[in-house]
Amino acid sequence: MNTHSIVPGPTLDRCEAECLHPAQVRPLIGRVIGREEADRVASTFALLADPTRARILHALSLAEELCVCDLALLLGMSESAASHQLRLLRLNRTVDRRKVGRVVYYRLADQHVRHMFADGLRHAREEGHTPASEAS
Amino acid sequence: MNTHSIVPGPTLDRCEAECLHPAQVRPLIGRVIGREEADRVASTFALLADPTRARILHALSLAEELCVCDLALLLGMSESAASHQLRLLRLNRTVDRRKVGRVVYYRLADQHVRHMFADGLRHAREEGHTPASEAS
DNA sequence: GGAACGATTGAATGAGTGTTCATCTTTTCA
DNA sequence: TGAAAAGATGAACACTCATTCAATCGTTCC
Repeated sequence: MNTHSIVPGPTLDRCEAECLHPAQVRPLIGRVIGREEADRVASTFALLADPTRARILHALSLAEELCVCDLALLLGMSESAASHQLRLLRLNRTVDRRKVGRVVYYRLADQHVRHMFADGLRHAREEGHTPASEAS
Repeated sequence: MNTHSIVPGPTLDRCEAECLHPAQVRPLIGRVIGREEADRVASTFALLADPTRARILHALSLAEELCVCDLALLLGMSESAASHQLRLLRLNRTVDRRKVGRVVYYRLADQHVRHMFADGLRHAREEGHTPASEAS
């Protein structure tokens, strides 16, 4: 079967009929995460997959609490851009905010994300990480 | 200082002059990850921030080794789309491939990514995860 | 040799998104 | 009361990127 087709979902029948290795694939049917769960996982990682948000989260993991003004100055970005990203992080319950007068202080709300970010940073630092050039 | 400005990099002078809380910000200058490193971290997470790649990586973490044909059937996607994503993962040294005749077998190459993916999956499963609705 | 097949690749399309600019809200202070 | 500041927000723009479609490469089998 070449290139593209209708691409229906996997069934045991289709597996037996079309798989190159039915014995390998059969036990996997129904065990691989579905599209909805994959969307949630991807959204989780997408929060960390932007350089600006990564720097914001790193700064907040170092400082415990920062206002938008100081955060923007520290990262060398506009307050507008910072506010937009902080809003996104806030809607995903990754940061919390505390208003004092006209100043708004942000802090990390999610220890899970803190942990995941630390993992990603360690990973990025360990490898030589040369995204280009062939391997095989 | 309102909204947007030239947004130069942070310096001790600018911190003292313009920060709302210089004492908070001063010790952070130079400690927050820079733009290049943030790019690398973001790229690392971006690999996992796509539902299709997430499902591919999950399938490979369950199966140890799969050919493109079976993988596409198992995930209900076209072989072309699978091949495109596998190429991206390969260039980032996340998967390895092994050619046998005209069949190409892919497997996870990076235990780090396997670990990070497991974390993200756990995170996405634990929380109620309602990305919408206000908090504050 | 030629047909069938697994896999790859390039161009094109469409959706998603990060930043900028302008505007607006809220609070503070003179 | 009015101006200035901190922050938020919406529209617009540019850019990235995942998928599709079509074509191609390399291998196997008749």
